[in-house]
Amino acid sequence: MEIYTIRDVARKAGVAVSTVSRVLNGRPDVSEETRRRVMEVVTECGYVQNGNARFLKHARTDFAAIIVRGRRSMFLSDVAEQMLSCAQGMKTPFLVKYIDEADDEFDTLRQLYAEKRAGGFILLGSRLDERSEAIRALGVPCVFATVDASRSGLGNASSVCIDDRAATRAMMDHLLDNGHRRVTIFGGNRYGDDVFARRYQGAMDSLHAHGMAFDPEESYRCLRFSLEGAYNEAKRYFEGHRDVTAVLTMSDTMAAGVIRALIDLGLRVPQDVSVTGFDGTQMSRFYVPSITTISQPVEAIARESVTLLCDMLEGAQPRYVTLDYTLLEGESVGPCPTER
Amino acid sequence: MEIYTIRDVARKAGVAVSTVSRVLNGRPDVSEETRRRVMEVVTECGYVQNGNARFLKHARTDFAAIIVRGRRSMFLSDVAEQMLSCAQGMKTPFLVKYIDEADDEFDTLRQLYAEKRAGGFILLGSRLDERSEAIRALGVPCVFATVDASRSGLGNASSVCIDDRAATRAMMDHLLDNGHRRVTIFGGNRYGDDVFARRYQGAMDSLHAHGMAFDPEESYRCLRFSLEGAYNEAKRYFEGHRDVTAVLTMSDTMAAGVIRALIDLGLRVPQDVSVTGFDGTQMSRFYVPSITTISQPVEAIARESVTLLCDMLEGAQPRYVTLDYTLLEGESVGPCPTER
DNA sequence: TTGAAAGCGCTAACAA
DNA sequence: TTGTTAGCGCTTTCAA
Repeated sequence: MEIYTIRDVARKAGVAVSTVSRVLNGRPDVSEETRRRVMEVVTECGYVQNGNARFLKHARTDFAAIIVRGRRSMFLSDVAEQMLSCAQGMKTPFLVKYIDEADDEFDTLRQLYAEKRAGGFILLGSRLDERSEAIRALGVPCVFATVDASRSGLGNASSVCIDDRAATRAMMDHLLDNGHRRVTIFGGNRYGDDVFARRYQGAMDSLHAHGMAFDPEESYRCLRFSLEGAYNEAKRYFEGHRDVTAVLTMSDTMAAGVIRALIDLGLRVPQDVSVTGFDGTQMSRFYVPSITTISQPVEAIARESVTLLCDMLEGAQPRYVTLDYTLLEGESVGPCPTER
Repeated sequence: MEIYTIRDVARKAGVAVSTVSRVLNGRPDVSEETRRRVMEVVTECGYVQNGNARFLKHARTDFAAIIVRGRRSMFLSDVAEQMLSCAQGMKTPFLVKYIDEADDEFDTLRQLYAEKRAGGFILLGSRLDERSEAIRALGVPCVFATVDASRSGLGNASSVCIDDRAATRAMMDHLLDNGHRRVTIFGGNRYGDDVFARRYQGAMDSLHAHGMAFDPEESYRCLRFSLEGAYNEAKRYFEGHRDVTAVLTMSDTMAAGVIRALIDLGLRVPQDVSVTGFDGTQMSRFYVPSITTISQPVEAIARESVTLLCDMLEGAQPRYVTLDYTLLEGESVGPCPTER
């Protein structure tokens, strides 16, 4: 099959290239007759515009990119997918870039900005730390999804998220209400200002409100967001901590890994140990036992993020949106066993 | 932050743009001194080439695209990821395009071919039917991964896969060896020439070899590749078929959905019903019960596919590679219960 | 070893 | 309403 250029189409239709360009871009200043003739040739040849040439001209501010950090996260890819379908209706084209959890999303952003001239970004699964300053330097509109950027001081960054701290507090309350007193937390970084730190804070809020002490150095495990990571860590941990009766984790994936580890150690969930997740992924509903989790409003997060970015591309000031979460009860939490 | 062009770099380094281009593309005909000076300016400015301009020149045959059909498939995204890391070492740049299971991968291919001038394709999770003829018309080198294209008659398509038919036969043998006689199959399309049809054939091979009849219209369910799909179908099915003691499914995801449905119906896995998966995803190892499955050699599939495509881009004839699989035993299969 | 200059396919002034 | 033409940033001959 031949590849046709706009010139070929112009020649075949007996018009100038600019006319073809106008037709293809839906400009109003073309006669119906000419438009019809051009479109006829276009469909006949199966002509498609060369995107490289197009965007070379356009240069920046033309399209937006969604950067998803955490290829393996069911939750994040669900949100990204939803964003894409919200973006269908907008005039700004969106593209998604999946990167590894170990990669630096700000490098990726800079790269996309320079290489593809993306005019705006949605960051999914990103963190806020000294490296996010890169965004300030670039001055390009960004939306942090699932992270709160209201205290970042970045002039060009909006955010959409749930109140991670309150949600985790509610989850810890739930465990304590079930009588658990020896609880451990499986999550990520507990310093700084990312979701994990906030969730950690929320758990602390609950524990302190219940007058309970918690030795972070002792009981808090740092884990990657992988089934294996959580599994291995949990297995090692529980070999030495048989008195713990509940585990609060910071993702459904981690919860699954922890549950599997407990079962392999001969412990029952939730009869011996209760486990909670976070995110409300599909998997949390289908796991055995189903996982008590915080359900994040995927569709709303996606819609808000896209809208916010599009508004900013048209000059709006950054905004910080907080959405509602739901504590979804599953089979993985039960009352504290009186003895083991 | 400024965006620099190659001209800016050239000016700052006191050389011509062509020299900068040569340095950036690692050409040998540049003096060490000049190369160093240019690279200094490049790092200093944080200069990145404009991809659009680059590929505008290059036109086709320059880079390759991986089209993954089935966004939600853990297995396919694992393979795609592996392909990407194999491709790191090659001189051909690769890009990945994820599309929905409902989308047409050949439309996507045509689009990428025309719009981005991709010079070769790897198709993951694709089918072989009348629409794959589009590939013949385009004449662009393609590799089908996880599907056997040896009988497609396409002159420009290689393939890398396991023997799906033999694998499924082995799996069915495994169930029958465990004494099961009332088995049902949960999978996709059983006609045509795609993986599901082949797996279906393999199951039939086993049943026939054991002298067992199987009424396809009665017992075979068509399902989407989603947890919910499998769950709903299994729930409906088992409400009317309490005598079935084993389910052979065509993906780990489906197996999980089926298991959850059985448990919700008050049946135990594997004591009452045995269930098998396919693919050997990470999840199959961490599910409760862990899932007996066919483990596909992800890394080898990825490596072979990339190599094959690169060879074809240099003019090699298509080849058809079959790799080894492993039957991975889990907890989801047990002996046939004598009574229920 | 380096530089000057001609496009790649498209868009968008500007002219007609 | 349409056509002519000058670039967008880069690669790549061809000359020097």
